[in-house]
Amino acid sequence: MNKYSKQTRFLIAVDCIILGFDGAELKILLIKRGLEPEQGKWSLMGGFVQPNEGLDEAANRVLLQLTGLDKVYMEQLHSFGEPGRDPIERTISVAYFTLLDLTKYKTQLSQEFEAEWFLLKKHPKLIFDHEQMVQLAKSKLRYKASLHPILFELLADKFTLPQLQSLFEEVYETAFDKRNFSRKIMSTGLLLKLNEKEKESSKKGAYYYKLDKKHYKANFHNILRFIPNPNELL
Amino acid sequence: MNKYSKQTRFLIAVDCIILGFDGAELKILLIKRGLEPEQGKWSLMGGFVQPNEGLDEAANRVLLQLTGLDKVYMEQLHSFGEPGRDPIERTISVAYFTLLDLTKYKTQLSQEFEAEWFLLKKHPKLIFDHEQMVQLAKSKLRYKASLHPILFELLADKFTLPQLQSLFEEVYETAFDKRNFSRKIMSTGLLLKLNEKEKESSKKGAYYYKLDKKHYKANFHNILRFIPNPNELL
DNA sequence: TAAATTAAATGTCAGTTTTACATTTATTAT
DNA sequence: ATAATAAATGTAAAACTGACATTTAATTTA
Repeated sequence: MNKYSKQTRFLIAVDCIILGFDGAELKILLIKRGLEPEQGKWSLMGGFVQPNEGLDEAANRVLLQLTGLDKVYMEQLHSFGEPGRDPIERTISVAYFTLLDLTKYKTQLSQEFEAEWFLLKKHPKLIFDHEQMVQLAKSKLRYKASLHPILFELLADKFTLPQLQSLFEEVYETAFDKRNFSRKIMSTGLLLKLNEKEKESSKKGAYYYKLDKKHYKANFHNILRFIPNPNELL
Repeated sequence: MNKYSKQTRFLIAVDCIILGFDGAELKILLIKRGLEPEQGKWSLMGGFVQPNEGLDEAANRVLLQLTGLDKVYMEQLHSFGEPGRDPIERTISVAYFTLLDLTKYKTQLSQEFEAEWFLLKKHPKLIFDHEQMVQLAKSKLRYKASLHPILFELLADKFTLPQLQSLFEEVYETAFDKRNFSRKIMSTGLLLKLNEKEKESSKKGAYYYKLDKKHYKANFHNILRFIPNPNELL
């Protein structure tokens, strides 16, 4: 069959907003850009989509290249295509975001890229429209986490309630009452208490919990209404 | 500066999921595809992104071409890029969705395209992955409408509570108790009662309301929790 | 012009959820 | 044994939700 011969073709990139939680703070993985323009400036990890490679596939490849990690939580965020966004040549970029548990993966980052974890709240200026992508990722994370249990992707398989609460507090940049937090989170039926305590951070120790996979789906919607006013926080 | 010379370039399209409400039913605007492959089959309205044209801009152009309408509610939905999705040549498509008030715009559809409004619930089979796009648009509409007052984009400037309720019922494919519906919707503070009635559809007549622009922003979050269990419905 | 008809508007009560707030408990260190 | 630390837990008032039936405004018909 004939091609759509009269149309212009464009470069397509994927850019990954890689977020991680180390038990205390939300972090973002950035790389020092290796090519001009803006060489040496900080940037999201990205790459061009290859022939015969889907978008999700490209994003996963890029993430694997940088972190060595496969099968982590990743979802498409938004596509950015303003004509001037990359000064070299017009490129449409599909942004993805990824959630990682930083305590588990003491990931040895690829040396090929100069990558570094930064506090999400206080990261260096980014090239092109990457800052916009990060802001959108933050919004979407809050938005989605108010309705779905995605924040568990940022935690180890077992975690304590204080850890979970810290994570929520980091994401929403606010503080919750721990009595109410615990009651609400337990009322979702998503968590299973383990007979084991985490004793590093306190004398008494806090019980570990894990996601109850059996109830995971049935109670998925229960996390709804978790955050009192998600939109006030955006 | 040099181009990223070794990379492959791709066609980029936008496809629009155009939804409208006529006061009773949710509809979708489809066109009969004019070129091979799949000529004569039903399809979303789309078009290729042009040089020096942003993605949003392209989507607006495509909508304007088909409907003559400008400045309507439109938001980017998702990008689709599976290698085989268009059999002629690999094309990445950025899907957008649009909400229209069909009572206001007795839009004269462009004759250049054979376009027709179908019931969203019962539309013909679509080409390529367009069905997937429509399904995603339906999900997102429900999802978003449970948190944000976007459904007003589907109504005229003034509307009655029964009309508003019908719209919600169409979108969520469910029935609401009108006493509770009215109480909840009024509690958002978003609506302003007008001193005027709609008398077509009943003897008593129903008061018109409009969005209270002053309170629109302040009470934006109040619509939150509007739909009891948005996720059960997805 | 009174009565019937139609759909809109409105109220209540019980059950549940939310919020605000302080004490007790388990463990380790002194 | 006592002190120190952070985890775990309870309660009561207020707000919200869900289920449910009656009243009201206007038109049509007898």
